[in-house]
Amino acid sequence: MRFHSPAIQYFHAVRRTGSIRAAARVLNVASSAVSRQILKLEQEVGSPLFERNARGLTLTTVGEMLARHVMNVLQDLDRFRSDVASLSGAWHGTVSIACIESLTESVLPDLIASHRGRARRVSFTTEVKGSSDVLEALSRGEADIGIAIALKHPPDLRQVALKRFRLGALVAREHPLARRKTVTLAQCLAFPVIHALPELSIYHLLQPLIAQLSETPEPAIQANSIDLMRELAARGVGVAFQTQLGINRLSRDAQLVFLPLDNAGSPVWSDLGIYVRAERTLPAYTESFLQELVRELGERERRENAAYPFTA
Amino acid sequence: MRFHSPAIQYFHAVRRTGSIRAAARVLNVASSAVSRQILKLEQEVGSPLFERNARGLTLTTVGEMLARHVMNVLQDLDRFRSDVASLSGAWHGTVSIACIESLTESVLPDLIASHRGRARRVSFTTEVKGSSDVLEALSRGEADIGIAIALKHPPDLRQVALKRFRLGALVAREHPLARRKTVTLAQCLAFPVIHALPELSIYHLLQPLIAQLSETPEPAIQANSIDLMRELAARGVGVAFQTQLGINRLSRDAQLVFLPLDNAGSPVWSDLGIYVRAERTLPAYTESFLQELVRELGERERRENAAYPFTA
DNA sequence: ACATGTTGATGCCGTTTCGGCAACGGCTAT
DNA sequence: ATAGCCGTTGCCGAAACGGCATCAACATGT
Repeated sequence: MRFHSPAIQYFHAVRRTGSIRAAARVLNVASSAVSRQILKLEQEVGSPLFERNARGLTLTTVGEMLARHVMNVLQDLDRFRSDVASLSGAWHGTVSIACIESLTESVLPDLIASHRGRARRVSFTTEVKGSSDVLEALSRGEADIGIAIALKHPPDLRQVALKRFRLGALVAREHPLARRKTVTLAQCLAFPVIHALPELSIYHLLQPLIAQLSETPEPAIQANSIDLMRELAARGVGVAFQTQLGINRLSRDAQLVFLPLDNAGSPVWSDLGIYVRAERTLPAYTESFLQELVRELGERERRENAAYPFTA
Repeated sequence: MRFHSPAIQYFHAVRRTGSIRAAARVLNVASSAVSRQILKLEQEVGSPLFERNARGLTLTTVGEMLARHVMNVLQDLDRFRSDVASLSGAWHGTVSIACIESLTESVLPDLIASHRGRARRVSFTTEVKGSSDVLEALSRGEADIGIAIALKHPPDLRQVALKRFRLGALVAREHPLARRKTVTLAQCLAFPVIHALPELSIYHLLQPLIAQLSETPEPAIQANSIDLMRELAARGVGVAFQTQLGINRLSRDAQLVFLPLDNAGSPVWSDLGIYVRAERTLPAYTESFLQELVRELGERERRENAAYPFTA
């Protein structure tokens, strides 16, 4: 089922690999063939698509425009293929997800497992990245669904849903704060704190608030792994911060205590966005999973905000 | 700039013309070439795309799926082309509009004229149809922008905006009703009425209400042309019904009087929708006109509802 | 019933396009 | 300087494409 001009596919491969010869290797064709197709494309468009650097190729402005078109074409071709396949009852394909770390602990594995239980022929590819990298991967067509902290998203992405979760402090059961119902940031800062590094979005959520308090905090630990921070907190090393999403209630509830965070009398929210390339119609199996994802995250949002209501 | 496989273009032409030989004529190629490309496509998809009738070809289910994909590809190619062109300062292209008759009297000509004043290189194609035909033409990719009475629209269309206009009675200056500020349907039915035929959407708006009143109306005239109905009303033949959109205030206000219609104490609304194919990104010049259209219709909605406020 | 016109499909053949191989010049890093 | 990678180009065989003439199937008009 390859009814698109080879030029399209070659261009796509060159864009991804950043090199004609590398693209040729991926495509199992001679590099000369790829080179010629690119030259032909440039001639037809009437403008160079790549800048030839010594080390490879970089897209020009026109090249980026074509890349957008080619991505639309190839992604829609995927959808068409899946539509035809689902017509004959075969529901199979691969859902590609890019998301931030908070999801890996329970949300995503639960969802994927349950979805695979129902649709065994649907496979998954998941890649954990920072929030901005998630959006970038989505823009580049390297993922179908993206889950990230809701920043300003580029116009070529569509925010399917926006769920807000309450940020909280994570302490060990024996920690002095563990008996409280809620904590303030100031209370936490009186103890050793496990800070997120700037690569994590929690850093950008909390840093402004911490700066406001302008207290000299206890000597703290910094980390860039949600998982590591959680484990450190469980061992009583200090106070970590995250949403409850990252905590598996089954196993770790015994060791860890989650305390919703208050700051200046109001909760600290972490907004989670679900994103999709805007200029695209998803294959049926992807759309189906996406809806389950939105529903599940909505459910968790509801449950957690019910468990820790904000009393004004 | 033809970097898509000929099969795509041939398929598209065959779908539109409904015949291989007709498509070949349009494409300036031999019919055998078209026939072969279609056969090749069917072999690659693994399923027939057309049903061969004696009189031509009809799409199968799979064919319709491919048609959707091909339409997405070709429309996005258009957008890419216009993006590249606008990069070198040249803003040109054709905006294709399908709309119902009410717009032709002043809204559309005003807008097009003013737009052409600013962007001389943008041309327009407009086709007047019934509401459901407008949506159908849009679905088939025969128009870029559709304006129609807001019915239930198919999922492959996106409702860009929804504006409601008050339905009113149109009578000549000398008509006994002409001095009133508003009229009720019952009052109108006491006089000769110019009815819309079922092909016009006004029919479907008013018929249920008229049926409720269940009075035997005066012998009436029926017509399927908004324009004709308006002219008849101007000549005192009877009462016509339409939104004020269809009345050019400059020339005809002298002859015609517009009386907002009340029924059972509430206004009768005519909902106008602006539609676009959902799976599509519009070229810049089309998007620009679309936004002007939405703004202008919103402006008219505001003005008219201010001129004839509903007093509950 | 017959002739006529139209439909899509097919065999044949010249032309165009495509892809593989080898070689070239430009560049970088060692 | 050497080695390694890069993209491009000339040459040539293979594959794809398009045009022409022809065929069978069907609809239409007489």
